[in-house]
Amino acid sequence: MKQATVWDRSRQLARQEILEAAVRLFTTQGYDRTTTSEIAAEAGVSQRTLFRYFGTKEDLVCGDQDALGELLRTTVESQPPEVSAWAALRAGFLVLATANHSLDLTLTLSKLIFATPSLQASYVQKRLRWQQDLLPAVRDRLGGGSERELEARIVIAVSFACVDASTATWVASDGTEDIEALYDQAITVARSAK
Amino acid sequence: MKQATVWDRSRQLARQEILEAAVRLFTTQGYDRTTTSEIAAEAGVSQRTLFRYFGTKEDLVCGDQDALGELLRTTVESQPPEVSAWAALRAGFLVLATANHSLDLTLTLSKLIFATPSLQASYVQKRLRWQQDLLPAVRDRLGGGSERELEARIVIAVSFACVDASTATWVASDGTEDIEALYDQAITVARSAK
DNA sequence: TGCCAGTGTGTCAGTGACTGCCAAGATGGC
DNA sequence: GCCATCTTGGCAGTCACTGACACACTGGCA
Repeated sequence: MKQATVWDRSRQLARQEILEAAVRLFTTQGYDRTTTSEIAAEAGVSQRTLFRYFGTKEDLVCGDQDALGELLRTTVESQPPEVSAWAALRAGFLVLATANHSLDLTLTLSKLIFATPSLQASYVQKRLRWQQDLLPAVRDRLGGGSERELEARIVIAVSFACVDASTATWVASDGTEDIEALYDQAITVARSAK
Repeated sequence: MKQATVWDRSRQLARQEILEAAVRLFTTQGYDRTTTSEIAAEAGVSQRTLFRYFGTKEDLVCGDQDALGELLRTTVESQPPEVSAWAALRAGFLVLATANHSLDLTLTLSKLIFATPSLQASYVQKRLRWQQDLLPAVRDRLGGGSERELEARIVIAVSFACVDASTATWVASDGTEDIEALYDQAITVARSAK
């Protein structure tokens, strides 16, 4: 199954180049003040090609999120059965944090998302989908029955809230704090708060 | 301070007419397959006027949410001091449920939002803002210190998750079930799940 | 009654994201 | 070298949305 890869390589290269140009312009000019044709020109491709690689302007920032959601779900599902729902989710989040290509790029993109309302919307929407996709696995881990559906929703929502809180703190600290510790701290608060 | 109200009345009327036309077209054709100029024509105004009343196409569906968020916040803040954070939030949500103009319209719009991804995004985003606005009040009710900020975030997130779950169930039941009971059920699950 | 300021509306042109279509060039298998 | 396949660029068009301008209407004041 060895692929010819001349096309594949150039595709990969073009994609990379477009992405870099986009991030460069976004960080210097801001997301809203950067047009897609500008990015295309900077990357040396036509606007049409840009939209073939990234279906949406938002995808230039949030596009990789889809793959991350998939990674999260499979990680949670592949935890051994004796692992609790809480622990399974924690494991999934940790894999995400370490799987992120470069912490530096992650920090840059996170700042961009936090600073741009329209990006926040698409980011939150993608995360909502993650939560939906996690429902079956978490429900099964809680005991299975459809009565556990509500409980599963809550467990997932709380876990994500902890990710949010710790991520926000992490970004605010410019990436100096330890995300894992922050998450555990948030979970501790959540499970004792009542 | 009696207002002249000839303008006000015609403004109110135009707004109402645009809104009704929009809902009519959205429910019959779907949100994405309805253009703003179509709505304007149906309402008998120019497209420009439509955008003066509703800054965004999404606002035609989610526009009133802003006022609701304000109502939620003031309700929570005005609860007596001895009321717990959980109870204060519950009180706020109840006011929202009953304050909704018409349950019928609410049900229609909710279905529209649930069925349209782009609407979900703006809906969720607005609700995120509500959560932020609620932070100070809830934190104070939990004891005040900045250490309570994380806890406040969690309490709010869990409460909203319960609203989500109960609303989803309510919409799925076509509005026949009692939202208040559903919410209490969700909260019970949330506070015992751990 | 006539004038004037404030406000609402329509028209028009324009921007920016995004899509369908088609022609041209590059690539790889034969 | 030939042909199917893939990729790209250009172009026209749609749709959401905005700024600018002119016109009309309302209410207050002289």
